[in-house]
Amino acid sequence: MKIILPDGMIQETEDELRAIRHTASHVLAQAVKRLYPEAKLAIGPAIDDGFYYDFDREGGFTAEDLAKLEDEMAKIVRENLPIKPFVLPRDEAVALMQENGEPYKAELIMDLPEGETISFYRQGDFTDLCAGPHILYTKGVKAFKLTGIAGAYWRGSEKNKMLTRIYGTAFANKTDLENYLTMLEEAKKRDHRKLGKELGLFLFTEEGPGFPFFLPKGMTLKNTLIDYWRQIHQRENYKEVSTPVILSRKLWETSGHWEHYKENMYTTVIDEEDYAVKPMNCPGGMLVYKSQPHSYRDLPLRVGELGLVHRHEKSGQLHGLMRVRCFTQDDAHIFMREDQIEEEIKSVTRLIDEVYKCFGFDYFVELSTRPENSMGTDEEWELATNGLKRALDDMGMDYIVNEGDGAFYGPKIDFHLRDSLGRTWQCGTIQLDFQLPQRFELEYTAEDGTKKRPIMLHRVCFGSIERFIGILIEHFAGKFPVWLAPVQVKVIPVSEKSMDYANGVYEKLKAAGIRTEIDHKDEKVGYKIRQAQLEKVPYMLVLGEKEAADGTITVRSRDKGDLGTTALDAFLEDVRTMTETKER
RNA sequence: GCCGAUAUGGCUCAGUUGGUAGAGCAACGCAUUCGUAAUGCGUAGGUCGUCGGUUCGAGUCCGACUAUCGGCUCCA
Repeated sequence: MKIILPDGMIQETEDELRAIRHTASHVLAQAVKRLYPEAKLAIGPAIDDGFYYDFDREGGFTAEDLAKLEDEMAKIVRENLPIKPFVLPRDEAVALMQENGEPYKAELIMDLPEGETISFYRQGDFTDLCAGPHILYTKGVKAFKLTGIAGAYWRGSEKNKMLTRIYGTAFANKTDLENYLTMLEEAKKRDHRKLGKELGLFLFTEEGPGFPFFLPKGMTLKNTLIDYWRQIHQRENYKEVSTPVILSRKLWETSGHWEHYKENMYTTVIDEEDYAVKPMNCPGGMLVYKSQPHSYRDLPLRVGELGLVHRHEKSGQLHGLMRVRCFTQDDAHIFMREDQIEEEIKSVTRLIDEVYKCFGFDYFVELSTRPENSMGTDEEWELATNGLKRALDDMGMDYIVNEGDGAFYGPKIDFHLRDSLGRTWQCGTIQLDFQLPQRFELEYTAEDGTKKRPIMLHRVCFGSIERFIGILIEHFAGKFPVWLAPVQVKVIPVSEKSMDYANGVYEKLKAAGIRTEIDHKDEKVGYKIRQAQLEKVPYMLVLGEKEAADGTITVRSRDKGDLGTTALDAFLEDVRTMTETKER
């Protein structure tokens, strides 16, 4: 398909989707201006799965408005307007937008450097400030749909006015659009909040917004993850500690949280002294380190903690298990010498990679550098940032650099995972911290007998166990691999006649450490199998008179159906192997 | 927190223009003893998120609040 650049050049491109969507956003804006001329235009880019356009209009838009707008857009597409770019000097561009009654556009142009020429695209009665590119005719917007309305701050700042954003999507043809909409429907079925309820994993109540309840099956999942976590951390020579959930205000003043993080902390008064519920585990970890002297020989010292933290997240940002007000961080603080930074970062990165690979996750990595208003010296930042960078480069990792997005106390590497709808969530993170060792005056005795300050890094693999479970549920669509499944095997007696035999098998499975349930209900086999399938139990053992007579079992797999009859011991061995190898 | 939407038995949903709530599944009981995704019949269960208002009368209209959903902003 052909696209047209701001200078009027026409190019052939394979990757026309962005241009189609960008044009679709202009078609939307044109439709809005035709139906609701009083609406002011803000911005309207193409995004990963479609496009949006922000408008300022009293009262916003309703669902009915969207239907009307779709009709008007279809009309504009049928009119097949040619799309023409043109450029103006900056001042004339501002004048044009003011004349058109578009204050937001004028503001955007005024922020561009003086002397620059400004490009516009025109289609019929509609002109928009735009850097392009676009397709050549509105008819190219063959398959589109408006998908939603949302509020969005002008220029993304909550200090500014909230505008109304209309989301839509567009594709090169109707089939692609339909496939996309079907995919969205499918993704909704994997939503961890829906599956969490259906599978009896966790619960939210009005009495505790953002505070998850783990039900027995969810707890099994959580404990299984924790067992795995302990196993690999012991192997990597981590020590585990546990620090209190409530600690004195004095500690939070030392750490800086009382000053910088207070609005997110839950506080309380004990014996007329201020206390806070910990939003992070680090200060407690500092006290552990300080509780005894350290030698350079002890470093690197890796101290892990499955710490339950509470943060007062604002009501509008809670999201199932992904964003909660109380969660368990699989935290660790590593104290080390300067010359150990790189190797430690590598080993943590390898560990996180191992964990994500174990579940079959794709992830992407972000390196965030020094923000404004940060603490520490240039030398410290350079040392730390280079350490992170070199570690990633040495390992051949792909990553994007997020300039100025580090924490105020140090640069960081973040690991992001995707949910079923492609939204990304930060999970693992490695953060270097210069502040806390200074604030808490940490030290170790060096080889020459002098006292030195250790470098510290914070790191998490899962990030938050709650969030990680949310991602896991969506990733597997609730069909957990055997080693993770809350119930690994469901025993299904064919009738009451085989109940004794089935009970015997059930007891043997339990004794072998396999998570098992037995369905005693007075129902037919088909019914019980349906239930077990809906519960997504990996294996069902159908036991009737035949099996009782031969002392065998008949196995049905959740994914592969009837696997035939075999010996119980062989099956036990298979399950044990699958659990050990964490087979997916 | 901000913009918009939603809120009916354990779950999923019906409920026309306001006249004191329906279904399926689940639960329970009875019958059935059954071979790979739902056996039949019956019983019980809600005052319609909360509070307030309009009205002779509200699940149905209005307001506030709470929670949830989609975004924004922020974050593990």
